[in-house]
Amino acid sequence: MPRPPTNRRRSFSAPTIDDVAQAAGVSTATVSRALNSPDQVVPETRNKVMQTVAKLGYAPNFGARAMAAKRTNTIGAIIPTMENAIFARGLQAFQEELGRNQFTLLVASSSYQTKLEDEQIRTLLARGADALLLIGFARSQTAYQMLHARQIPAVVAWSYREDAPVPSVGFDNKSAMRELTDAVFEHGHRRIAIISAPTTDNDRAADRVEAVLQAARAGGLERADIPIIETPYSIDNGARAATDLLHRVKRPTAIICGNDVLAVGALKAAKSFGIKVPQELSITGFDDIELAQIADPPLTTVHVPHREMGRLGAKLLLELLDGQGALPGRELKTRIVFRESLGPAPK
Amino acid sequence: MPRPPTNRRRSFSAPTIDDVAQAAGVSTATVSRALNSPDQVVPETRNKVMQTVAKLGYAPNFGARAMAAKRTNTIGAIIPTMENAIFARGLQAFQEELGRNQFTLLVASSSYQTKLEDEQIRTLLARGADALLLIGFARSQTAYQMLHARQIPAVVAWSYREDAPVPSVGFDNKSAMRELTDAVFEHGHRRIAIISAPTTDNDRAADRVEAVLQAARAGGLERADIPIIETPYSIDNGARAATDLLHRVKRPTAIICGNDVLAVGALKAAKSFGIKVPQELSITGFDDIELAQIADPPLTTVHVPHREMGRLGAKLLLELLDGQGALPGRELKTRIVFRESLGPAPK
DNA sequence: TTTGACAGTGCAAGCGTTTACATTTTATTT
DNA sequence: AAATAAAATGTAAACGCTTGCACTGTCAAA
Repeated sequence: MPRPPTNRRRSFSAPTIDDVAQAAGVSTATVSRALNSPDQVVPETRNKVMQTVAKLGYAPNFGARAMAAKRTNTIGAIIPTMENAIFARGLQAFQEELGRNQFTLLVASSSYQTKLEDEQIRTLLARGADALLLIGFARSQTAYQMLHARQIPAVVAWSYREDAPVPSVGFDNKSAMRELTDAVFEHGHRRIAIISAPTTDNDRAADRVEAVLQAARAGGLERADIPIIETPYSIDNGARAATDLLHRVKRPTAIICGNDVLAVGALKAAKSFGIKVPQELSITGFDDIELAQIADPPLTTVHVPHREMGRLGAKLLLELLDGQGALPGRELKTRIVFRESLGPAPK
Repeated sequence: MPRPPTNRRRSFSAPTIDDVAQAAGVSTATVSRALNSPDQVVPETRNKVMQTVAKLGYAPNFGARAMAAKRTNTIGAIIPTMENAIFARGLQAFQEELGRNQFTLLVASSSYQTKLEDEQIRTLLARGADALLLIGFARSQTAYQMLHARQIPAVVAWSYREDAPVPSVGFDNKSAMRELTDAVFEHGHRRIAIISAPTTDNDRAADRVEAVLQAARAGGLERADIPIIETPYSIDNGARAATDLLHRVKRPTAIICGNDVLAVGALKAAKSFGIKVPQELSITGFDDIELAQIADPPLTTVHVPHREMGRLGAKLLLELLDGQGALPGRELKTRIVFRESLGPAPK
């Protein structure tokens, strides 16, 4: 029992370019052109096509388009986790800038695992990402090779280095943290401790810890004098780490935290032991997220322009895709925000 | 100058299934099977293929696969915004559950705009999403029609209704807020005000406001007695709205906020005017995000199990894809968390 | 009128997979 | 050893789109 081969009603599937072409009485090529390069098509035809498109609710199948055109106007981003407000914020700005340029964002998260990131890169490329946004420089050799071999434009955000394998947009975590530590020293603190996010596969965290140690050495302290606790990003972990530190025999007078979330946890712990901040203990953060202002007392921290970074990352990537050769990237300025959590060292 | 047509080196593009087949000395069909249904292939061959795949760093082109197989193991989610911690959190859990089942997540954000959401739905479907996670019930007729016409499984999260057009996993915003409002009344408050997120296209926000008004009526108040300010989600907006309310002639003794972020803003405003919370003013939130515990004083709020919701949403969707007919969805329980921001009404 | 030049449109190849169906190989039974 | 069944593999046709090339018609210049 033969059926007409064309125009068969594939029940329940999206309308195709054929459906549109047929309904509009033109060829698929014309439909495609009306959509992708409107000025190659005479207005009358174009309108007819557009109306049909609207009527049928047609949207080009992405996979098919990617295969035929070899580009997707899609940019992939791999962030460690969505739950960290700083990434969420930067990514939102990133996405907005892409949107303004008719690009779409594809997000994956790596949970701070190098191995997972390799896989995500492959996945995003297989999905047709034209370019990639990555966080920080710490990643496998394979990853860099892959990007290089396939000539995929990539930009690193949240870290900046002049001599980097890929252009970067970010700030110098080291100098920012050194400056903050100097300020802590100027307040007379000599017993300091560090609470940091895990530093493996996280160059931002590592740089910050390193900077504190360097500044401390300049201030005459030994590396061994400074307790360091590494713990994953969360208020409770910050509180636990601080609890540990505050029960040691030589209690620190200042705790320098790798980010605001850990710092807020430390604040919470101090409060629970009745230790007054900043009179008896100073605490600093990093990032300047909203939490930092709300904390009691408000946090002294390093302000990072996350939104700006996302926006610039997008711009840089789009420029790279436009073939504008080797752009160096862009360094952003951070600044210390002094609030009440940092005070003079107690006698 | 003729070149061999096969095995030509398309410079800089990802390895294809042909490359793998050739290198492994088998047909593309075998490679495909080794990857997708390993037990249809004899172990020896399978290993050979797998090794080649690893060596070449091959990942199947997603678009091509979607086109040929008509399913993608991809689920799309459209959330209002990533910047809202509650969605970020729920989505993370959603993603984790999908990952456990070899599914991938595709995220889009609608910025609370119905029109944009329609477009995003089309985009996600064009990109091959097998099913969709949506937030709340408020959306265009078109959207529902589209889902229905194409038989796309969808689940609504963050709201629950028995008689919904699609299964939902969430909680009853109205009864939760009514309960909270009752508690406020029991503390003796009679001059209350509302700060809410914009209620257009946001049934959660609308339900919460409605619930306050209902509870207030039950307590003998007129609708007109209760000032309502709608303002977008941000601490500063919450502060501004509270500032406005606190300068009115009949200053409220309790401000009920649609979410924790607005409530924290209100808290901030009160503090800046030297108004003591809860002695002179009570403030409540909704969601119970971390901010609520950190706030000073800590917020009385409604605890919502965001992670649980994300996880269940994923489960429900996967069940639907498995063809398990009309599942009703799942209602989650919320509970009020009493903290210090709610106190007895001042004389 | 003829001739180009050119704008608008159509034809059909190819993008990288999956999967019926066909074919070959292997194992089992006689 | 032959016959048969079952398992493994190969062949080739879709899937829905873009785009080089070919074609048709229009208009201006010769």
